[in-house]
Parts: sequence; structure tokens; C-alpha cells
Amino acid sequence: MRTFTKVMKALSDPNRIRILKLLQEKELCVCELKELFSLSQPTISKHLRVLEEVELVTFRKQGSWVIYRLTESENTDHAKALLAYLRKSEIQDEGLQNMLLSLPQVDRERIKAA
Amino acid sequence: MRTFTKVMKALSDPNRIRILKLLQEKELCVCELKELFSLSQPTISKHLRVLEEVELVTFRKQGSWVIYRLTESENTDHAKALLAYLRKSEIQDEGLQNMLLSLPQVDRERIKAA
DNA sequence: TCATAATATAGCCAAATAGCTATATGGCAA
DNA sequence: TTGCCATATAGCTATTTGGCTATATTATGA
Repeated sequence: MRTFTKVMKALSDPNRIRILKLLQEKELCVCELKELFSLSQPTISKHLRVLEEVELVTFRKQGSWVIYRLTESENTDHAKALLAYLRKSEIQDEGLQNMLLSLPQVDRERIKAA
Repeated sequence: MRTFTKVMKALSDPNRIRILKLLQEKELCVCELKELFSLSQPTISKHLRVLEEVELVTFRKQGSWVIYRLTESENTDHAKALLAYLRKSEIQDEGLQNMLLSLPQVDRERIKAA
């Protein structure tokens, strides 16, 4: 029960849904997400932690970057099932649409150079 | 977006999940749910209102009873999709198991007589 | 080694939430 | 009517949550 409701709670915040929908397109580091959102870096990190705690996302470290991606696997637990559901769901949201449009221009190498 | 996250939030409380799993078995009035849960009647009513607002449940009135049931339909919106998911999901919870066991004995006619 | 960039953690605040008690509303029966 | 049962609403409280700023941590590069 606890697992289920924790996953649901993780999915009940619009910014976390936006993060997941963006990660559907490609893996992203915190600094890239920070550039896409109008949120402070610690707030982004906190959301990522919530998503990671219920295994909706995982990360790898590359230098000082922490690069997040969706948990992928054929498991049938709630997190995986709901990620699959989210993937096929159309989520109407202007903010998200704009982020998806600017996503191709977002690039950690460029952010680093700046 | 709002619709999606509101449904998720409705599903992020253990007692509301228990209510939905019980309604999977049969429709129930508030007084029957009150007998199953260790919660005050207003708290039950509040949870039902949350579920009703996102169309996870509907109700009909019969005398002074308000009888709730799962929203059933072939629609493909989030509430319906997640009800279907919940229906096929095993939710491990001792409290819920016990309620399911005593469910056959719960009967609004008997409660009325008492 | 030291400075800087990327990220995480701590701690604060305002808003939301889940519980409660008290009270209002609506239907039915005497 | 009047009283009672079932339910809903109002309003309180403790806790959780999503945001922030300030600070700690870690990796890189000069």
C-alpha cells in the first residue's frame, strides 16, 4: 500500500510530471532541467529525489554532472506500470509544450561553456 | 495537467485506495464504509467527495442513504484508466484485507435496524 | 592546492491536507 | 409537526509539501 501511494504522490505534482515527460525525450542533467524550468536548482534536485525514491528515475554521474533518466525495465511494479501509462498519455500543458519545443536547444556542454 | 495531477493526488491516500478497492466488490453507502473504517463519518464523507470530484466514484441517493460506486464507463480518461489499473493491481495491506473479509457481513439494512 | 562549477542538504515559510468535533441539512416515520 | 437517522459542511489542528536562500559537498582544471 505504502509503495503504491508514494508513487501516486510522486506523480501528483505538475513539475514532476513535466520532468518525467521531458526525460521521456532524452536523459537530462540537473543544470539542463534548471534551464528549462523557472525553479531554483535546489527545488529541481528535491523533485528529482522524490522521483528517484520511488524508482521512477535513476541517475548516473559523469564528471560533476548528475544525469537523470527514466527507470527502464520490464518489471511490473507500480512505478514501471505508471511510467508506461504516462508515456502513452497526452498531458495538456502549455508550460510543458514550450519546454519540449526548447528541449533540442538545451545542452549541458553549451551550459558549461557559458 | 491539472486533471491528471488531481487524479493522482486523489489516489495518493491509503484510505481512499481502500475505499476504491472495497467499492470494487460492491456499492456501499457512507454508513457501511463508516462501519468498516476506524474513521469519523465526516472524514469518510470528505474522502468520498475527493474521489467524486475527479470522477473516480459516483453516487445515487436512496432514502437518506447515499450509495457510492465506482465510475464505470469505457471512456479513456485518466480516472477510468487508473481505476482499471487499480482493479487489476494487488495492493498489499492488512487493514484492507480485514475489511474485505468483513465486507460480506456489512449491510446497511442491518445497520439501520441496530 | 585552490577556485570554480554542478549538485545536494539544511532549514525556513506559506499553503495544502487528513484527521477531528460541532453543527447544519434532508428524508422518513411516528 | 416532531424527532431521528444518514450525510454534509464548517472550522480547528497537526503534519506534509513545494518553494526559497544559504551552505555543504564533490569534481575539474588552472
